[in-house]
Amino acid sequence: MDRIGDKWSMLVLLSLKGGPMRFTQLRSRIGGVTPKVLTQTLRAMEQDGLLTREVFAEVPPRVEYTLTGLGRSLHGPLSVVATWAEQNVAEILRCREKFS
Amino acid sequence: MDRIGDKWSMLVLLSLKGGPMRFTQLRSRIGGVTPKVLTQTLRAMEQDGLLTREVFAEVPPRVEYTLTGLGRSLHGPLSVVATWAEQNVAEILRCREKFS
DNA sequence: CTGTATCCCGTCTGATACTG
DNA sequence: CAGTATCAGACGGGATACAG
Repeated sequence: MDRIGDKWSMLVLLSLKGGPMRFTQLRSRIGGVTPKVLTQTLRAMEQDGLLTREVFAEVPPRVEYTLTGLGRSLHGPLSVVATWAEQNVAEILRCREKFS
Repeated sequence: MDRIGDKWSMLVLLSLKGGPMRFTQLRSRIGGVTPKVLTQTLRAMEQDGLLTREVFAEVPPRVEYTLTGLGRSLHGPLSVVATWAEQNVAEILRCREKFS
């Protein structure tokens, strides 16, 4: 939770589920994230072994981000939580209205 | 994740699994949390419908916190994530060492 | 006992501009 | 294209003291 509970890590994880992606591709897929923050997020996830960063020495430069086995293995557990959230978000919102 | 990904919510959830608890009881069980922050945490969880706060008009005052059905229903999904974390924490730590 | 009131600091996140 | 540099705001969390 400490590692993927931030604002963007989970969206990166979901975006990369379909296969490797490049920096800009990832950025537009997610939407609303600045390059600085996306870089921070990706580097942290790389350090945790959730994804790999591969640089191709080309012109123009190309960098691909790919989920590791560890990263892919997170999808199962997270989807369990996601399912719970989807099933209960309505009740939670209803509950919060009472306090407004 | 937005709601229970903070520093203390999950510990509250786990602590209350065994049944209702009072403020101070909860505080010493968790350990290291100041009254202000614990109050913030509990109020947020109450608003989300994860627990109820019941005040008893006694001397000395008594307040009990109890998990709702919604709160209890979170244990399953979270334990799935917890299991994943326990099984993979070693590999994650090993990975982080490479970058140090 | 169960909190509230203040003050404070570090971190997260973002806007904007710039670079190899 | 894929970032880095810089500045700044908002927020979570903590220390301490006080109150009903």
